[in-house]
Amino acid sequence: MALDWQKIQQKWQDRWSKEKIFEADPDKNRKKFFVNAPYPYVNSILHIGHLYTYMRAEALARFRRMQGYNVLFPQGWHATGTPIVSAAKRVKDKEPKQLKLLKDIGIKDSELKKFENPEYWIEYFRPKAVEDFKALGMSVDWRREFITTSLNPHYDKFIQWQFNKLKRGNYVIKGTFPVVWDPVENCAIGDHDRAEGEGETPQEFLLIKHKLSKNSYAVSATLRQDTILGITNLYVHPQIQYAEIEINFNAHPEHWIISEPAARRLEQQGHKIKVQRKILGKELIGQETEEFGGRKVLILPATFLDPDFGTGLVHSVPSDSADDLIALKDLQKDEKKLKEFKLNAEKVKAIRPIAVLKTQGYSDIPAEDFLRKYNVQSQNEREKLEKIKKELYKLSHYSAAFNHLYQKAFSKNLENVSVEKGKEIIKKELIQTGWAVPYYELTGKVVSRYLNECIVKIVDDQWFLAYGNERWKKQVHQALKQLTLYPEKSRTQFEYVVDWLNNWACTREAGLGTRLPWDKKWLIESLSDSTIYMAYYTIAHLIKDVPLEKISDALFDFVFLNKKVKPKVELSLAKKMREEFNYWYPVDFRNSGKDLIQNHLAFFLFNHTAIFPKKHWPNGIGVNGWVAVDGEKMSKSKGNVIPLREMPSQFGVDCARFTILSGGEELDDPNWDSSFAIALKNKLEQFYEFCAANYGKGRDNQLKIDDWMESQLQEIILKTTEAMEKTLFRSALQSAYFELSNALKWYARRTKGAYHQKTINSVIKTQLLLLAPVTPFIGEEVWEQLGQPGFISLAAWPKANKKLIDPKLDLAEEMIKNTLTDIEAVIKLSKIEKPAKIILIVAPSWKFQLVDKIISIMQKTANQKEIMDGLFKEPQFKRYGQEIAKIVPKLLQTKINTLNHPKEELNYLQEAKSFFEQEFSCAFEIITAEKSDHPKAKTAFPGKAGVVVV
RNA sequence: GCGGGGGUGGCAGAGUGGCCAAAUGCGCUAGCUUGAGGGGCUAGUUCCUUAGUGGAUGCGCGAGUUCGAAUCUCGUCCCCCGCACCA
Repeated sequence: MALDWQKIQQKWQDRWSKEKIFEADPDKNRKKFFVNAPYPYVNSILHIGHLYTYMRAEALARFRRMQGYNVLFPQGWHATGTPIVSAAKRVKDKEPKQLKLLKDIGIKDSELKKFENPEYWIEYFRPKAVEDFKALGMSVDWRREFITTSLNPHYDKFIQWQFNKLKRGNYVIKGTFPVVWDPVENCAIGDHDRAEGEGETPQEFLLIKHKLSKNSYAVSATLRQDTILGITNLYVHPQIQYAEIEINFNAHPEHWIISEPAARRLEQQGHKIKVQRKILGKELIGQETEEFGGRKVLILPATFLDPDFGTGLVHSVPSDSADDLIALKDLQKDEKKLKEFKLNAEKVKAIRPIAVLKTQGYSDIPAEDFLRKYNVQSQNEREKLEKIKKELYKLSHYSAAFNHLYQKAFSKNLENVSVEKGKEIIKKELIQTGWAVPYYELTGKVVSRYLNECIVKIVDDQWFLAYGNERWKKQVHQALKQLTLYPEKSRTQFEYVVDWLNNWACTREAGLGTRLPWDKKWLIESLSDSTIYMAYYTIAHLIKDVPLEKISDALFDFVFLNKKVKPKVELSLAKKMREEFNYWYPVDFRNSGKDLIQNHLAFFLFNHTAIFPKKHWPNGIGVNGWVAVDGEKMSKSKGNVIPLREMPSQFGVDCARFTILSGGEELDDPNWDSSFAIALKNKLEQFYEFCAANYGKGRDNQLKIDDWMESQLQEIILKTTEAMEKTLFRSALQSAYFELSNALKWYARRTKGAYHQKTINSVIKTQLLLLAPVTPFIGEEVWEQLGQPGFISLAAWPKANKKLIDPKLDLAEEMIKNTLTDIEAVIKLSKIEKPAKIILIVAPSWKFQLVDKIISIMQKTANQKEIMDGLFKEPQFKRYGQEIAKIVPKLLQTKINTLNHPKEELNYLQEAKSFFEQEFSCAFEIITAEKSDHPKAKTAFPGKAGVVVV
């Protein structure tokens, strides 16, 4: 009889919700446990990737609940940011790709128009997500559900309170920031708004000034300010139009010569400039400039320059740039060119590279080494030169140090300091002394989805969360120290991220969200409005009905910070909120994907330390990998993204929950295995039938095999519980389901289905309970059928009775299994098809003593020779030298279990006699070797009876 | 490039110095089950050889430490996550 899963799923969902068993209220008499996972962004329906993260929270929530904790597991939804807004715009523009995306998830043509409104997306997808969560049996307290952004004014107020707090603590600061910008649409362009150039970012260059005359400079752009003392000359393109511009620095106008596109970019990056005149590159050639440090160098011609890159003008460092070196060599050889540009040939030919860096394993002029290594003959061998450029950059950056020229050039002596460290110092000083100006360029071409080419724009009134603040970092390290990570091995990454994080631009101009309370033009960015909202869950159901005008910062101060202020709401309600918060906080387990360590989870810690006192800092964070489907990475293009809606009908909820959790553990990417899910369905149905057929039935007399089953059961309880505690759900399922099922299978075979009633009841109940956090539906259904009171969801987690664990019973069963295979082998060997009688001969007692002795020595050493020596110290064994030489290697190689005494071994075999008789349908006799004169008696070995077939 | 996590059989994954040809599950093969097409049970599933025993190879690749390495060290290749305003 197949199970009607749909019916069972619906039935228990309804009962849970009717009885409100997952609605959690403060209860001073019980320990609390607060579980949650980041709210998903509601721009589409939920899929299998979400399932894993939420299932980890859900399984732990149910486990803790069964352990007697008062568990709070709330869920909210995220709408902050731009994706929904831009997707809605795309619907309005009738973009085919976007329309298809919506149609693919079952939205009818007639409904499409509604999706032109961003709010409709939320209206539509939020209830869908709730439905899915409920269908999948998530034990969520739905009274506390909410959505973010100004669409939820109550939450809006909360976020504003948070930012006011941060501002007052100086955690929010103002600054400038480079963004990728669409100059036509006048807006920032994130990755999802690009037609071309995903992943390209603004890169910081330094503009280096080369003095032509008082107040007039030729300007180059560089990433390698470390080699500034090695400049030997400048290059300009003779045919390029350059511009002389006037640029203002704090009312000090300067004249710069740069390419025209570069001039435009400077303007976009917030500099005030005026173009004075245009100059052809040719006109500059032959002039001299004064460099940082006072040297004078020549301006020379080169044709490899690109006006669109940098300033269209470069300085040359032939010691550490192969391009520069080969260009110089080419020119020095080119008499025609020297003449054409009326250059002083002697002076040009006298230019030599200036060594500046000491590079491990290379000469003073590494560029020379590389030209030789790759056998570069001219500057036209672009491929080789590009390769050298990359290699050399890496080499200098990580394994070079500055030479003696850097002793006094800067305020610090940089001689022998590594380039990696010195580069920053040099940058700072060049900027301070006015020799350099920071400048941004995109790492590659970016085209917005409005088909405009993007630029770098410097936003100058951007608000930042000061994650770069050392004091703040220190606090977070402290918070990190006092929390548990699941798994602990993610700790290094957390520690690293906290140090690495820098100030985070936390506001933006477009999208959905909460307005910055003191600067209403800005919206709070999506990652920044989601850092301490777990606190909001504790009061979400209470604050929902409070009139907006009564909600003030004072209320939140009162509730969350215990401040002695007077909130506008009734005191009793405010106190109730405060009680909720103080009861549930801190967060005990927050679970999320490993990709969020670097931002969300780190922000979560940062903000908690900024807002709340230490006692409310998080207790635990869980991290997990990314779901793959049937061995393949999940992606829209592969079409292997399974929506959660399909789970209940296609696989059954319990199977889906089980399958996803057994897909993997820790930071590995879990694998969703569809064939596993399908196979599991049958197994669970079989389990269901087994329970119904066997519970409450069976014999009363207790046998050794029953003890064995009990012993196994207790061990499995211990193992499962331990794994659950560590959120190792895969391991937990492995022992609670597969290991226990296999033990049960053996038990069934050994007893021929005649179970001991007490034992089988205990096995069935325990397995149901151990699996209940993962398979609650079948759990409830069987629980009810067995006549158990209440919900299994609220039943007590099994406790192992350690007294029932007896390792000897394991050994005994091991022996029975060995004997079974031996008998089969011997029957096959003997060619007797239907044996009349089988004799089992238990080894003589001296062999037991011998094996005992060997095992005791093996505990101290695994060395064969030492074991032998140890044995021969005792004369009683010495006479068995030959035997021992055979046994020891066997014991070392194969696991031979023994019981302590031949009498015990005999007893176990005696008790299994009827089992053997039934297995082989023939008579059995079991005797000790001492009483037998059969030649096989000699081969009998502890743990392995001699077998004779008649 | 940087930081973190990984690379084990047809597949998913256990195993972190000897009991390892390697748990468990999936898949596959055979036998049984008087029962119909995703059912159950039992056995097998690297190669060579045998009636069982046995032998060889083997845990990304290369080297090393050790009596002994999937496990420790070094080098090297590959995969996943993140590297920022994007949820």
